[in-house]
Order: sequence, then C-alpha cells, then structure tokens
Amino acid sequence: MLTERQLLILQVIIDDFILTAQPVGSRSIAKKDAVTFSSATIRNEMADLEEMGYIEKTHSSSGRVPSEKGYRFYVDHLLAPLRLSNKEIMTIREAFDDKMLEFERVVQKSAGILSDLTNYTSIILGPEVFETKLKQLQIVPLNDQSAIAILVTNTGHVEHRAFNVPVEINPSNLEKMVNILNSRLQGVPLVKLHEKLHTEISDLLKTHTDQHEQAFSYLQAALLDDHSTKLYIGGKTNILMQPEFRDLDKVRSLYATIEQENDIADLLRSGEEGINVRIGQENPFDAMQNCSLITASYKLSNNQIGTIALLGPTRMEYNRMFSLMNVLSKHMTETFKGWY
Amino acid sequence: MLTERQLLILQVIIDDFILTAQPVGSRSIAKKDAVTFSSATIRNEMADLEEMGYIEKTHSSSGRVPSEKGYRFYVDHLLAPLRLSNKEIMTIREAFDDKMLEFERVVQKSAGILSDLTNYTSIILGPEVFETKLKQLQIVPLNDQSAIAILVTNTGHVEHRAFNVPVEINPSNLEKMVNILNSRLQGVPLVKLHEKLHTEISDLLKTHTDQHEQAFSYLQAALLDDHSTKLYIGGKTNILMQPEFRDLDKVRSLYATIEQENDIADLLRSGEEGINVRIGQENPFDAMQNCSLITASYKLSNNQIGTIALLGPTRMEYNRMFSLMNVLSKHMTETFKGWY
DNA sequence: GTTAGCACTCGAAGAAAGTGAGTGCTAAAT
DNA sequence: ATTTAGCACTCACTTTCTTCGAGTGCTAAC
Repeated sequence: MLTERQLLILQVIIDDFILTAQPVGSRSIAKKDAVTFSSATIRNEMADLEEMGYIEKTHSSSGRVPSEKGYRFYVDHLLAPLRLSNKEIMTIREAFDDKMLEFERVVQKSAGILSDLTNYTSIILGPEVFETKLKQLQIVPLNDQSAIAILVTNTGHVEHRAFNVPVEINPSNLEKMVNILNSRLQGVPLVKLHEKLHTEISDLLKTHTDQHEQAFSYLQAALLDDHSTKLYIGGKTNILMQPEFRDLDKVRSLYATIEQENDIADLLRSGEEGINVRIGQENPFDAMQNCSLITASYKLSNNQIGTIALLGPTRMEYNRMFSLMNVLSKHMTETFKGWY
Repeated sequence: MLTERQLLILQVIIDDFILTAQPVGSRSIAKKDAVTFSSATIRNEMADLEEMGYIEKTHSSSGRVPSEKGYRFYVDHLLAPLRLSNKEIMTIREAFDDKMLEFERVVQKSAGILSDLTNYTSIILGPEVFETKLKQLQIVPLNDQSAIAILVTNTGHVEHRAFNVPVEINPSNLEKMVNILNSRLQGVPLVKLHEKLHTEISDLLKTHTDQHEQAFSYLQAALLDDHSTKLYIGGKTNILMQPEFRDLDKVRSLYATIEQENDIADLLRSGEEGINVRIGQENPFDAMQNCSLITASYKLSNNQIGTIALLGPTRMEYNRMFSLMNVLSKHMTETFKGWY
C-alpha cells in the first residue's frame, strides 16, 4: 500500500512528465509548493516507488519516468477530474449549436473537434448496422445506359451507386419496379437486404418486368455494397507533433496499424460502456505499445452504442481527455436523442 | 549551348541523384558504361555545367547535385520516355477493368493507384462545376420533424442534406412541392440553383403550400451547400518516406499548405492542358520550395477538364511519373467518355 | 584536348574531455 | 526512527579535436 507521501510524489511525477515529456528529478519535485520535504527524502521514496514498479529510470542516474503500472494506478486512483477551460467548452458548444441532422456530419465534426482540442488522433466508430433499416429506395435514370440507385435508411444515411441498365427498360417499367421494391423492402434491416432480395423480390420482379434477370443482378450489385461500420479518423497527422514519435519508423508502423480499419473497429468495440483506457502493452497491436487509447461510448436513441476514441502516447493528458470525451460523448448522445 | 558530352554528364548526374539522393562525384560518373572519358575530364565539364547553373555543390568539395535549372532542362530536353513495368501497367489496367460508373469512385481509385505506384502524394481535382446540372431532386421524409433532400446531378453525383420540416407539411403537399421543384429546376446548372430558387420558385411554391416561407428557407439551406470542387488526396503519408522530409517541421508546413484546399485547387487549375511540371521555386508556396508538382489533365465527355497531380521532392522520378500520369489520365478520359 | 597526379577542402564519424542533472549512500540532525 | 545535508558517483549530452575519405581544382605531361 502506498503512503500519502508516496501518492503525492507519484502524482507530481506523472503530472510533470505528462507536461514536459522529460524525466522528473527529486530536486524539481522538492520545489513544488505542495511538497514540504527535502529532495533526499524524495529520493528515498522514489526508490521505493521504483521497487514497487510505479516509476522507472531511463538510465542509472536519470530522473524518473512513470511506468505503465504507474499510469494505470494514476488513471484508476489519482485522476482529479479537470474543469475544462472556457475556450474548450465554447468550442464544443458552438459546434453543436448549429443543428446537425445527419449522423455523418455530427461524427465528422466531433472527430474534428476532438483532434483539434487534443492534438492527438481521434477515431470515431459508428454503431453496429444491425438495426439500420431501409427507408426508401430511389432509382434515378441518368441516361439510357446508366442509372443511380439511391438508398435512404431510417437513420438518414444515404448511399448511392451507379449501375448499368439494359437499354430496354422503359421509364414506366422502372417506376413500377421501384414501387414494388419499396413496398416490399421498406423497413427491412440493411443486413438482411441481400437475403430478402433473393427470397421475396426476385419472383415478384419477374412478373412485372421483362428483363428481370438482368435488372435484378444489376440492382443487386448496386445495392449490396458493404454497409459495414465506418471509421472516422481526425487529426491523423497530429501524431507527428508528439515528441515520442520523432522516430519516423514508429510513425509509419502506427499509420499502418491504423489503416487496418477492421482491427481498429474491433478494438474500439471491445471496450465497456463508459470511458475506458488502454495503456501501452494493454493494447493488442505492436505499433501501439507506446500509445494509450481512451475510448468512450455514446448512445443513439435506439440504445445502440458507438465509440469515440483518442490515440496518443502513453504520456497523455488523461484528466483533460477524460473530461473532454465525457462532455463530447454527452453532446453526441444528446444530439442523437429522439432521432429515428 | 551544351555539348553532347555535357548533356550526357548532366543526364547521368540527374539520373543518379534521383535514384540515390546523394551528390554525384566525377569518379562515379566515369564508371558508367556510357562514359568513355576520365574523371578529370568530367570534373572540367562539371565545372562548366556549374558555371552555367545546371548543377551545384552542397559544399566546396562535394559532388554535384542538380539545380532547379538543371531539373528544368532535364524535364524539357533530356527526358527519355520510360516504358512502364508490366506490374505497373497491370495494376492500372486491373483497376479500370471493373467498370466504374461514378466519378468519385474513379477519381478515388486513381488517386490511390497513383500514390501507391509512386510513393508520392497524389492530388486529383474534379472539373469545374459550372456545367453540372440538376438531374433530379428527391425529398425523403424521415419522420415528422426531418426529411432528407437528395440532389442528383447529370454527372451522377449525389448530394444529400437532412433538414427540419415544419410539422404541418403533409405528404401530398410535399410530393406536390417536389414535383414543382423538379419540373422547374431540372437541367439548371448547380451554380445557378441559388438564384433560380429565388427568382422563379419562391412564388410558385407560395401558391401551392401553406408554409411556403419556412419550407423554402429550410430547403434552401439544405440544397445550397457548397458545390465547390473537391480535392481527392492520396498517399498523404508517403511524404514521410522521402529522405528530404526527414525534418518534421518541413513535413508539418507542407501538410499545412496542402490543407489549404482552395489554394491547391487554384494551383492545379493553373496548369496548361497536358502534362506540366513545377519545379521548386516555380511553386507559389513556401513549403513547396523543395517540391516538384507534376500535373496532367484529363477530360470529361463534355470536354471539361480535370487535373491529376503528383507532389514529391524536386528529386522526382520524372520520366516514370510522366509515363504513369500519361497512362492514367488516358484511362480516366477513356472511362469518362460518353458519360453524360 | 585529355588525363594522370597531387595538394587541398570539408563534411561525417569517432574519440576525448568537460558539464550538469541526476542518483544512492552515509552520517549527522531532528 | 525519520529526515536531511553532504558527497561520491553515473551517465547522457555537448563541445572540441582527430581522423578519414570522397570529392574538388589545378598543373603538367601525354
């Protein structure tokens, strides 16, 4: 168990290191107002803290640096919630002031804010698509060879895809077809669209259009793009600002990792509801061994859950990040309230 | 005027430097098979070439490095068109093999190919929007408070925007309104949409709907997003691979410059038809003083012109880049042929 | 005109020396 | 029994000095 004094020293070391990225020495700790004892005492305490694994030396005569265990303890027990600055609060409030009505827009903006305010990289994951349902289907003929299929979901998401049409389809047939499709497909979850097209619609179309086979296959190709959950990334280049990423190789391998969107999505999904932190080795990917990943969840009105995340060096401003992500996820949840 | 021998030496120096990024010395030039004279002769010639400004020394006893004038001469007079490797040709061909029908998709893919094959950063600019016309307008009600306006252009481009609806509008009124809008707005160039809405439609709506004022303003807000030309950027992080960007400050300021999308768009637009190269100082932005920008134009079926560009260090593989961009722009032009 | 030869230049890489922020330990002070 | 002053020691960093070699320009011989 740590004594009061050790807690204080640990806190000072971590706070200082988060600020400066430099190893913290006993003398500089002793200078703090909150610290009333001498550097020698601090040295003794630091030796104990090191023995317990909370701090480390970078070399035998260096100051101390928080270990991952130290950060973990800090996050779990020492974190003093920070009041956000007025500027930060205003930035977020203003962004949400102009009513946004599209999921994409909200998420994009949130990712932007988060990366701008933090200088880290933000990643936002949308909710699972299971429940997204088809609201309406439209087909707009462009010319006699191609048309655009537009798909609107109940969440206000719009997808579209151009496709070739067999020349023989005439406008009235097309309209008929779209009407049939709409009447049969409205309300169908996107993930079931494929199946549904096969089982129910295929024969229906057959009776109403001549070229059903071809039309069907074209349409299918057009509509069955991946509806997989997208990742919104903000401030990708902020990583370059962090002194721990002075080494370009590290940057490169981190970028390579981030580009595996599926893996990252799985990682974000794996967090519990509320705020989570993964510190250094707690992250599954090699390139993230020097990183921390903070995730927070937001809710949609149907109680589906999405995740916002911040990726930075282990030396992260955890307390400010917690407050920021808290506020932002609340704003997002609030914005989405009563949407669908 | 340069002698044959000087031309040869200049060529070797530039080719070598492009490959290795190291200053080229007289001895290494003398070793080339194509070179039959001694290093001493080469030194004499190099002194002349330097006097004429085609090459430079990095310090008084270093090998030579091409000057910007040298690159300019090389690009204008020495460039031997390079046969692309089979792999490169196949990559491009395969990408264009599966029929793409949407401008965005084609452009996105092209940008991807270009940056992947070159390890530089690719930038693609769409054509001016002047001629893009409204094909069809759709309004899909989401619930009783919001709806989505979808706008399809004759180029197959789809834009959409959610907006609030006054609760009182009922479905049949909405349909009526959409029909009116479509009949009056189809074929109107996007850039004139704003004006047209004001002069012609406002009063028309008035006679058909009760809440025309509100509906109108909402719709206006929904439709009049910026239709400005978008930039598609690929391989932004490729810049990190170039040894000349070992200095993070340079990378940062280059990124900052690229993020000024309007300026970049203007820059890309300013090239002549065909392939252009801007070398170092010929670029207008400070952060690009060590960069070269190659631009090439592609055509849409209506003869509108778009631009693909490649941004890299002045020490660029100009001949391969020329071939690549040539092939790619042709493929793009071909793909767009007969589209609208 | 070309080239061999040579003195010279200068950056890069390495070794040596000095600096200072930090430590651990001991012994005195509280 | 803590705490602290004092001191020897460590080690990254910086600066200075050396060495090394790839490169040059110039001169004289071919």
